[in-house]
Amino acid sequence: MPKRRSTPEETSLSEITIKDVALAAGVSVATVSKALRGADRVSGETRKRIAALAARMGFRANNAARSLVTKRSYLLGLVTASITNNFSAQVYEGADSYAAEKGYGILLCVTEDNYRKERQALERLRLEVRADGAIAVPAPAPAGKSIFYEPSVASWPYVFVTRHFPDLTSDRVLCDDLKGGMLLTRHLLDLGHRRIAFVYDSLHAGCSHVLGRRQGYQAALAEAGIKPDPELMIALDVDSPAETSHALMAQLEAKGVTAVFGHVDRTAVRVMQLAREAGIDVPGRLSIVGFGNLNISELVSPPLTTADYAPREMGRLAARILIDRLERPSTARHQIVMEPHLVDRASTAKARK
Amino acid sequence: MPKRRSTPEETSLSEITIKDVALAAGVSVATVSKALRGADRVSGETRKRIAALAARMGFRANNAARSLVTKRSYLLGLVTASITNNFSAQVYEGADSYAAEKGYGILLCVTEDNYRKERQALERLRLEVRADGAIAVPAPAPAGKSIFYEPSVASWPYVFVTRHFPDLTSDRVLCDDLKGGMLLTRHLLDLGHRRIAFVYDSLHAGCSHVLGRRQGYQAALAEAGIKPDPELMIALDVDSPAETSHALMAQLEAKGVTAVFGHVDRTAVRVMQLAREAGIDVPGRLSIVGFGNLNISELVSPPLTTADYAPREMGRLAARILIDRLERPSTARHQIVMEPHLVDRASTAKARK
DNA sequence: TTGTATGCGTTATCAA
DNA sequence: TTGATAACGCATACAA
Repeated sequence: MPKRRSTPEETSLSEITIKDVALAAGVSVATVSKALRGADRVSGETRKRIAALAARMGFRANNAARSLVTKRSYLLGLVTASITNNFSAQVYEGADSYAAEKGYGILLCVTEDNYRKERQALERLRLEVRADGAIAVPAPAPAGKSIFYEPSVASWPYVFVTRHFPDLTSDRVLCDDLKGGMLLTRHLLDLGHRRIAFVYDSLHAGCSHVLGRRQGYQAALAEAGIKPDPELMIALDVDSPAETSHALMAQLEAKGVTAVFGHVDRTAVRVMQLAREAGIDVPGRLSIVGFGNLNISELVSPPLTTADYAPREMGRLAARILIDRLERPSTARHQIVMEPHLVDRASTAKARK
Repeated sequence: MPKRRSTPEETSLSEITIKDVALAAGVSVATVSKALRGADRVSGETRKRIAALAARMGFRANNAARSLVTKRSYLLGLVTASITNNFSAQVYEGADSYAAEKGYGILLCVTEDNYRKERQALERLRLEVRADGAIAVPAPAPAGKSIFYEPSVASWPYVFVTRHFPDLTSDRVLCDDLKGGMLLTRHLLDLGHRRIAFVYDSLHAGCSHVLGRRQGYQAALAEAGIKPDPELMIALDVDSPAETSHALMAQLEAKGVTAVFGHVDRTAVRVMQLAREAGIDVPGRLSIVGFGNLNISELVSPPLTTADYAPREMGRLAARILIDRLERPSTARHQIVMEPHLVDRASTAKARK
């Protein structure tokens, strides 16, 4: 490790500390500190003078030093499956846009939807980085295994996005999955479809968003006087080898399915690929809807009919809720539910018969 | 601001400091510090004892405190246009996978390819967050306007990914754009195409990756005895309104173009969309290749023929180079050039005539 | 091999 | 309204 006994000359590029500013301004460091962070009792006169001087000198408070005394790192975590997923990326950008305004940085942690990695990420965030809080799209976990149930984490500020654990009283920004599920299913029903399969990613089997969307699907079916057929609930491993394509399509054929509701866009797109491989025309013989309106949904062909719920906005809101709570703690629980709306594209068509 | 004069009882969840460990171990904090970071002179005996104890107590060194004395934040920046872009997302995941192993966190900063935002991001990273270094996909900037030319930044450790400024002697992880450009162009030539347009995103007009790929395109043409036609260099604004579709296609028709080389996948996909809107069959009447092999390239239909150059690996390498430099400074300049390889899919076909 | 003492740059307390 | 000063938690030079 180098000697680092910094000489004045070395102070060239922004090794400028509050002390330097104080010296230059002819006041104490305490005054500079107060002046710069607005709040406290300083004369408007000196405040302006110091602010100008600090700006001119290019002074920026050292976060580490400030953290040490403040007990705040001005860092937030974003814990999600994979940033490669367009949904998470949008949430990130939304959250970051707000956080940056407020002087917070966001540290991304990818979990691959693995609750063990999620645990590691949260421990690192809490104990090491000492992030002030986190935004999380929780990973699916066996009952009671999710780290969010642990008191140490539960007492730490975080907000769930899209997925959550209903029995946890934490802040959350959700999508109205029930309504979205109904919206899409009704759309299919209106087109004359009666045998509609609900296809979900097996990895997310127990997650709240799958449950909610399925509930919506069933509710819409019920409205139309159709009894949900358990045979039509199909788990699909999105990353499974292509060989299952014919199997799945044969299965759908056998069950008389004319439309598929994919619980997320990715799943719907996968079904679309499998259909193409099997030579089944979409939407001619099979209508498909997704959920999310991610970038891929308008790129595939035919473009996917889906539901949009503004992930970027959700990220922004999540950051706002989190930072609000950090800056003025309250016991009020925040819950925001986004209204999904139909994005009618070309992957759906009238059922023919 | 709360009182925070922490009482012993409050020490419940991991407000555990090095002092607590020292106390419990019956040694001094100095010894604990040394024991935990391995390096220094401590008996293997006590080292193990302390390590075990620390682990049991759930002690994690406070990053802020450590930073203050170390002058290192253990934070890295990743400065890129948008994380919503699958390329950047992959770079991030690669970089993070390595950084996390080494105990570094990565702070993402999105620039939207705007050099002013890039400047803000870098200043925040350097002066405020005091990140130890950064990985950057530099934004296009008017001559001399890029912040990377400023001495203050130039003397700070960073590594460029994919794009760079050739006259800057910084570390970089690049793709062999020249070779990639040749690879794809040759592929098109082999299929019998002679009028091949090079379509690039106008936003990136002057960027090194565009230049390199175009050079490769021209070199391959030259090999085949074809003189590059300036008429076939087409700038396209990817986010432009759809109305240009017929215009662009008419232009291609008029110029006798039978194949398009999109400088990135996104551009190629956009051309594909425009072709579809104009009722032009791909690859029947128009062959299209992209560059990057991003997730969208295999999702569109027809799936895109493109070149892969392992962005995730590039991110990982960039992090490694950066951290290496941080841990043992050297003057040797690191440059890694990834070899692109052809991913032959269905958006290209024999030229008919 | 271990312990003592000092300082990192900032905020916060309290006295002036 | 301002200034002196004591933390904050850790790493290191140096003494033991």
